[in-house]
Amino acid sequence: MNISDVAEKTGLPAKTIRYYEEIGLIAPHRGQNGYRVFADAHLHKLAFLGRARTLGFSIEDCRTLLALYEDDSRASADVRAVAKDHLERINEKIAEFEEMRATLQHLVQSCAGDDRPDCPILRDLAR
Amino acid sequence: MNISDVAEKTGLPAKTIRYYEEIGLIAPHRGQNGYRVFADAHLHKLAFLGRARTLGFSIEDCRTLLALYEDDSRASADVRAVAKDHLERINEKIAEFEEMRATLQHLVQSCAGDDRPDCPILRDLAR
DNA sequence: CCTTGACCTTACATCTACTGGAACCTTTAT
DNA sequence: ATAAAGGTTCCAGTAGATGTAAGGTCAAGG
Repeated sequence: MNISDVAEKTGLPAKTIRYYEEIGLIAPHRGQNGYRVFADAHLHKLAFLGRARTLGFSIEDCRTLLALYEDDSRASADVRAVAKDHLERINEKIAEFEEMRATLQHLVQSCAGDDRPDCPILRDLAR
Repeated sequence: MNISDVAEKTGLPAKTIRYYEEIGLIAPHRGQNGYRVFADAHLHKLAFLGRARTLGFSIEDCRTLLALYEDDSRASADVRAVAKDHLERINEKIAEFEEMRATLQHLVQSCAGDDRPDCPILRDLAR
């Protein structure tokens, strides 16, 4: 399978697939023309990576998860720990964003949004 | 005022203040020794920037907001538009993160987290 | 006067996770 | 034979800083 087939099947851009090879997440073979040749195993890995990235895992987390995925004698506790840490970071981010949202909503609401210069948003920023 | 005083007063790292100068957000004077010399106006601008960044505005948004802040004949509608756009982006991000959170919470809950290899998290990623 | 340490300067590298583009090679279809 | 469609590598750029190295400056103490 060539890269564009893999791109289509996994939903990942070819560029991203090349990048994942560059950073050592996958290691497709090469044909004698120099083209990458992908087997089903690579396809599965890439789908795995795509899904993990969708869930917001960092590339380093993905690397760890992939290693655990391939290790038949893994402990599910290790996987769970990675996911739990990540979940916590997500929760922190949501909390941050919600604070921003609350403030911004308030400010946007209180601003007349007309052609006059007076603006509660700028007043808040300059406070 | 030297940069470390400003850093302390604004809560911004000195490095960040230099960076903001580099990208043209502020333009402190220089003493004959080459040191940056900050006036109160710079301090206010930096505080403004710090606050705007805390609310998640991009640097480019900050540039726009700062320009509006300094423009006495601004229309509050312009400020409001920037804030509203940003609010919308925040809402989108929260939605994304909440989707991740829901999935991750479910997966973390359903994983035993023991020393056995069986793991619903990996099964989901590999699905 | 000299040294020490704190503070300042610039310049360059690094980080995350790609993405865009140029220059060039290979395959496939006409 | 040629042109389009695919593949390749390599380099640069994105956002928003942050780390580090090499060096200039300043105030205090001996």
